Amino acid sequence: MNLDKLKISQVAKAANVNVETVKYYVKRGLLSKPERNRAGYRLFSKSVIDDILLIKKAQEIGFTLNEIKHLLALIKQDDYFPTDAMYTFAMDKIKDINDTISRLEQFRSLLELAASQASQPFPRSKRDCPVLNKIRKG
Amino acid sequence: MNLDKLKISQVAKAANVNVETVKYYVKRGLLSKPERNRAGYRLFSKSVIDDILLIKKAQEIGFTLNEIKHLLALIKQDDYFPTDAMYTFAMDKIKDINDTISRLEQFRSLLELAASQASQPFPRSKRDCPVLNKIRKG
DNA sequence: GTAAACCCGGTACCATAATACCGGGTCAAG
DNA sequence: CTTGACCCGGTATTATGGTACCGGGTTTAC
Repeated sequence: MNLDKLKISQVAKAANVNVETVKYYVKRGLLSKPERNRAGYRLFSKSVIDDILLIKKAQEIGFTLNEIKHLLALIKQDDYFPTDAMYTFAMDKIKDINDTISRLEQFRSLLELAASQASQPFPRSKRDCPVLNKIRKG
Repeated sequence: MNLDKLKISQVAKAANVNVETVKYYVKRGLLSKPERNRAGYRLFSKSVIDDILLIKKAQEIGFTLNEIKHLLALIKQDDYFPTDAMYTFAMDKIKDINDTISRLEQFRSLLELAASQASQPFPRSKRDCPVLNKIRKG
């Protein structure tokens, strides 16, 4: 009886999330409402698996579910008509990503300093700790 | 009556956070418990301002309050004795940061592609959208 | 034909990171 | 000596992103 459609647990398993999470994404509007069979069971098309994987990927890099909803909405227009909205959205997000990368690189260099200090034999006063001083000044 | 000590609202204002947030950070153990005057008012030393700014900075780049608590605890030992714990912590965090940067760069290139597509005059089918295909494959 | 495994919608709960609100105490200015 | 700005601790509420549990219906396998 599988006309190329998946029940919720099959989707969940394939995308490595909980059944509840799939329900939740539908409720939040990230995934569109699935068909139902006679018994009321949700029947998803296979593509939702990729959608969920995309959600997870985007989440990892700091997008909120609302942003991802926006992203998916743009992506899933029936035809791919690149719009100003798409361009603006992409540009905004690129800027955000660049800012985040800068902050991460900055912090990483502080941690690298900390790590290199950690291999020095002589303890020193906090006041002389270059890591601390740099962190404090940003 | 200001013996170099700040009341909570002065701290909050200087660090650009709410009074409640300062209380909250103390409760969470990120900031140490301040002295009290006769009336029970909290009296903070000026250095908490920098501590709060550090918290905010670390938060921006994705550290949780618990991680920041850990970080601050290491930083604020009475003397700066770099320990294995410090080294391990720093190394772990550097690895996390590198992973995050990679993911961000990956996603950024997808967005760049999206943006460049958005400047093309001819609409095309979703199936031909390189952005979509790349996002989907990760 | 019945038991296990699945599905339903709904509600409740969890952690994180705050923010809001409360009645009541304190303090400094006029 | 009162008014307003501040402070106290405590509780409640918010938003986000889920997870857990519920009674009851369905489907599958033996």
